[in-house]
Amino acid sequence: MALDKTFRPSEVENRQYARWEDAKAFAAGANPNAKPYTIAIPPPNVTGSLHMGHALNNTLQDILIRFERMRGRDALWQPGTDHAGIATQMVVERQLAEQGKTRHDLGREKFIETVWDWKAESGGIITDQLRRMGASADWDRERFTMDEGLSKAVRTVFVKLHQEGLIYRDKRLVNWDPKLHTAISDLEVEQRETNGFMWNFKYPVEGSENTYITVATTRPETMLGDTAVAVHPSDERYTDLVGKFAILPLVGRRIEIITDEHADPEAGTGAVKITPAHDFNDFQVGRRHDLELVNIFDENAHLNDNAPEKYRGMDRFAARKVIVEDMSALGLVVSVDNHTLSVPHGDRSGVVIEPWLTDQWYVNAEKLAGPAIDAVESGRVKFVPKQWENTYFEWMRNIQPWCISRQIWWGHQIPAWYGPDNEIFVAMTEDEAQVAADAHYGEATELRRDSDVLDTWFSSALWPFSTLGWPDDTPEVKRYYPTDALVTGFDIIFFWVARMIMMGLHFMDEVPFHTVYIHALVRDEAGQKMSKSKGNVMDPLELVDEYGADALRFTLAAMAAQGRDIKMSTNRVEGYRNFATKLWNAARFCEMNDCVLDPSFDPTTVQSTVNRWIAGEVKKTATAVAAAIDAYKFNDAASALYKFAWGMFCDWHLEFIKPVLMGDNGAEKTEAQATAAWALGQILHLMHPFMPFLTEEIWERITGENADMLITSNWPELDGVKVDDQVSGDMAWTTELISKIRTVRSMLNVPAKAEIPIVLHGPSPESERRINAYWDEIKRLARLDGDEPLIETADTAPPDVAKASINHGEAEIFLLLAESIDVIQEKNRLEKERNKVAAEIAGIEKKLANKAFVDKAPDHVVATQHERKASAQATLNQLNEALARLG
RNA sequence: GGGGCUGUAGCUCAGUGGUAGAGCGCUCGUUUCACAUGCGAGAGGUCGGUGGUUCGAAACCACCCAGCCCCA
Repeated sequence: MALDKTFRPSEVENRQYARWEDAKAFAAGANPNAKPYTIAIPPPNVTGSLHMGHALNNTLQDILIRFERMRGRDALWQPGTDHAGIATQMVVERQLAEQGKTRHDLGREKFIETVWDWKAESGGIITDQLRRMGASADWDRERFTMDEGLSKAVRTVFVKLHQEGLIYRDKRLVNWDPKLHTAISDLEVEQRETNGFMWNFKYPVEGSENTYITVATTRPETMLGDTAVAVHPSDERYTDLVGKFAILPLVGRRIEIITDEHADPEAGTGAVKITPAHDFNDFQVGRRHDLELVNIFDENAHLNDNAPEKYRGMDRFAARKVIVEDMSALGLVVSVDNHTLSVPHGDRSGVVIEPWLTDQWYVNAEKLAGPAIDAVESGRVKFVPKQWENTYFEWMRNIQPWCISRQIWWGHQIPAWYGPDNEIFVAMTEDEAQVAADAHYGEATELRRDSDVLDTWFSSALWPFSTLGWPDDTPEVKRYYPTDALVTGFDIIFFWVARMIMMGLHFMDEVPFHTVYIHALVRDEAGQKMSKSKGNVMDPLELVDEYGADALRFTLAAMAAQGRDIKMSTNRVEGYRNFATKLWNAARFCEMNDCVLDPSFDPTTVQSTVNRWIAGEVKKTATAVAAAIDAYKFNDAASALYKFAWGMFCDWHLEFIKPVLMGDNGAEKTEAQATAAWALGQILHLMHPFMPFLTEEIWERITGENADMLITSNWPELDGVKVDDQVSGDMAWTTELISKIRTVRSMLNVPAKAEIPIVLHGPSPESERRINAYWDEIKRLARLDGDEPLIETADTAPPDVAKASINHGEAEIFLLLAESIDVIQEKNRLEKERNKVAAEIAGIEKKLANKAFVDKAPDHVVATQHERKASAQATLNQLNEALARLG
């Protein structure tokens, strides 16, 4: 079956993926004696669709998994999705809204059914998209955070942490989303820089005519909830007012003027209004001074009955306008200044978040953080690159209580029940709670279940063990926990990585993974974060359609240098698509020349230098690629592969063996064919984690449909292959000579097809051996003339005007041109060369003249400089002679 | 305000103390029997600036300039 001229990914990808799946090639556990290698996928949202970040994240995981699978590990890539509580609920509510309905029209039970229906129909699109990227995850083990098993894990963890006092209920200010009507965690709040105003209001002081205290605020509407004015204890301007009361305008409430460190004497007037029920800082002040908490908002952030009648029912922003007008009418507005401030927004809803006083469930994160900090400090969990450990420590050492309850319906409903007196019963099941309650009250008592659900990240935190079947005592938990690597972006170190480490340590007594590889963020060509609103998103699947999944994967790997963001550009993808084509054509060339893979081929027994050379280079590349992947340096691995496959195998090895393949020396030809086939096979192995589709396709074509697939074959073991110095030296000498001749031809405008004779002047015996040994190859690739190389003698000395001079080591090589060379061009070329070499010599001489260098630098460094100088000097002499000949 | 990252060829980026690199783009040549998604060649860099450490700095340290990110 002859190969087409170009590789067509679209015709290959689906077919090869189906072969892998049919063969259960992704399934873990095939070899019970193999050491496991496990990666738990960062579960994408069930509502999600593949973006560049996913493409990068999963490409890197797949490279690791395919590599370790080939190295003989029992590879488990545990896939799945999370239920994305708020996001998913919003999607389904939007669909209901199109029919003019709300979730309340359906009721909780029916709504949740609708969500499941939605999931069955549209959820998990992303897992199909991951398949298109070539992801070799063990799909038969796919999990969803709302699965029965994972839900059981969630309940178990909740109940246990509650028993241990690490989950508790508290009334605190939370980040309230007035649109979604739920609390959200600190991490789900985005601070957005906003242009606003700073209003200065004056509050009259009780009992003294015409005495006011001026406070500044960016949120005038909250004044209705003020219960104090604070000044700094050391602020002498206010000493006489401290302890007195201000009369809150518009409301009439007496509020005390107190001292508190929170008031900043440098800011504004130094006096600050205190609204303990609507500001996180003020809440703390309120606690210190036992201030009244006046909640003025309802769940929509509309003013409630605690506000004066006039303002009740108003939206917070409408109220702001009216209050400023009213204060102004009273003559109490001192000034209004432009002011930029950070305003908290909900990351899902986009509306301004309101600090609001509610009862919520909290995790004592500080307690869990201790061992998790220790795990990273002690190196049991390593971040790559290491600098991210600082980010982790920074957050973990300042960790706040984690608000885990959400006032939505889609998610794990909190396993807590309330008695008539609000006594709390936390249990795995309603029955257990009932038993506990009945015992508590001494009689059958009706309970009501907490209607809240848990933060999605609460279930994601259990992912590395809940997906393996915990809390049941499954063989998978024993075998695959702890997992090996976690691959993710820095943006969820707090959300997810830290919480997995905390939960893993607490419930499994072991870290969930030994390495956290933090990869780059993918940006657009201009370095901007991709976002729908900017319209600069690149759809990875469009790139797959256009260039193939392999090209996209290779691009992402090649650009995944540690510690740097990826600026994605289609140029690069196109370049690596060309690389895929190049490999394809190399395979095509091998096929056309009957280079048939021989399973018994032994690379250590090949005779010819060219073949010994390529075997050694294969070994070097295999070692370099494995070392790079082991160090998570995907770009180094990609670049080693690229350079070897294109720059050595295609550019030189295949070119060198062409005369042999086309000749009729049976033994030489057979060896060349077998070596080329073997080297190609090795390249396919080394390349497979990066370009799985292309390599598997070629492999199938050269080994036959029934042979073992590449995906499950072994990573090259090349211990016996030696890298021979003489072989390397010969090849370097030869390839450099060819390049030099090509350069001179090009610069002197020698027609590409013209075959030119050369003469060697003054070669050493070594150079003479080399030119003879590789004459056929050199002649072909440099387009030279003559059955054998000529060594200059008195008879063969060419006239000066007809030869271009090439320095190659100790030898000078003359390129003989038909009549006369372009003397001007040749002089220019030689002079340029001479200047370069002269500058190099000057630099080296300066170094060697420096006594400190000669005394203190290591001997081998000094010796190298002497060698460099000698060789450069010889070249310079040759150049000078050549120039002198030209007059 | 605290912390972090980045600055190397026109562009995108490698490069952890000893001869500045790649891909793309550009220029020139080239449709020869694997590949024009190719082949060959070339031009292009005072490695952001200043100072320091060192025999030696693109690399290490300090400060400055410019850009980006996270946290408060």
